[in-house]
Amino acid sequence: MIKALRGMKDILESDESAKFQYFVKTATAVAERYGFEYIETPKLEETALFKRSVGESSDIVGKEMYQFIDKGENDVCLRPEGTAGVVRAFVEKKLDRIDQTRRFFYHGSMFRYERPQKGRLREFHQFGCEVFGESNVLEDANLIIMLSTIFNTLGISHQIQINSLGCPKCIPAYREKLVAFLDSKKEHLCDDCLRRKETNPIRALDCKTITCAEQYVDAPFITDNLCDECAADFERLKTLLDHNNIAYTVNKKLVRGLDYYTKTAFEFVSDEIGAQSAIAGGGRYDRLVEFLEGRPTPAIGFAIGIERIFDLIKVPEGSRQGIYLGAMDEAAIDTVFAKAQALRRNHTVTVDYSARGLKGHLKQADKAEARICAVIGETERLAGTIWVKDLETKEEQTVALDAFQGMLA
RNA sequence: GUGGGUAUAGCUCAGUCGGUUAGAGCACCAGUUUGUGGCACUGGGGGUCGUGGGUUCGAACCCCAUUACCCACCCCA
Repeated sequence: MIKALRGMKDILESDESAKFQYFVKTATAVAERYGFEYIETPKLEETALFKRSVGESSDIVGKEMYQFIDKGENDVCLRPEGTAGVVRAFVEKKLDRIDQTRRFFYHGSMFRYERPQKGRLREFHQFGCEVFGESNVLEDANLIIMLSTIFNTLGISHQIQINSLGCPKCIPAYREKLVAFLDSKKEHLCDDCLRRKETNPIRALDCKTITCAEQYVDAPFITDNLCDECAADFERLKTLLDHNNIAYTVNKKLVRGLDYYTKTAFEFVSDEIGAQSAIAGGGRYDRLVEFLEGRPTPAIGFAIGIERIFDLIKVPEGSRQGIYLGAMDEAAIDTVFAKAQALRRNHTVTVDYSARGLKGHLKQADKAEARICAVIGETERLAGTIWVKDLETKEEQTVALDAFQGMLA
């Protein structure tokens, strides 16, 4: 038997596909109310796009990409995240030359070649939003509030963590300061932290090794080393969230995994879903558009990991709906089939193609969760009528076939 | 890439000390009711015990290998 590849999942049955659609529908509705427009970008992109945006130093680019040479000898890979492609599209369409704020949302597959575990797959799905051309920190607050609204609408409890990662004016100096600090402690640090010192030093501060954590109590934090503008924006963001009743905590150790983030960084976490607790993450990336050869354009975005919240989604109970049509003898099947096509102009209709007893049809209709079970037996066929039963109210009646559609309205 | 766990019916799982025909619940099908669903009762179908080798008179059970899945680390949504 051929099975799905490791880390790839089918979404069907057990309400899984219903959950997926319910989530996308809900998130889309909220995003549209905030003025976001749908964007669809390719799942396959030139490898260079991700090397330049996500960053060579990240694990994602370093070892998790589905990368290959295609038949035209292009170096390509399946997208490991969504932002890079949207930015590429934004620049390619030359939207960076128009002085206008643009807001996009998307959802779709992302691919990372990782060892699967709870909440982590090789093909997973994200719902993401990206805003271009707005540097005002009000937009940072706006996005966090919108994201919170999406989760609240879905009834998903969450905690919000925020941090500021600084900008090109303050990050280099802070980074030097931190590396110097780590160097001074290097005899006491674990191998992972020594590696992080080189690749992404801020991440070391979040090390779970007790001996490392002890070393970091008096470590310099980015939040205390921001330039005036970044510090002011961060203060304003906190005030805005307070004024809009958004509960959050400042996590000075919060780093985003991708190199392109600047200033505001945030993460939504859940304590109900296992070790991979981040259900959404995002932040500002004011430099990325110019990294990808666009005109300098401030930008901010986030992505929700759909599989991460799958267990938390509760689809509202649906009631019986739709019509089930069946025939009790072969002679009536064609009539039923044709009737179904007509009814489908404004009804959901399923047709059973085999002749069976009334009981059989009722059972089928019940399993299909149809509201109406309508059957043509010999009596009805000869009389030009159809027997109709409402499976919820249990009312039944026999009507002229021609009058059937009218009585449904 | 590293570590741990698991693998028996469509699903969730029992299976004793290695011993005869491998079980249960749910699901499915049929009957109780020859034109009335859900509920109930009765009956039924369904298994390469992940795969390959080994030990043994005898293996679902013990040993080795292998694959897959799960969980965790790393990292990330």
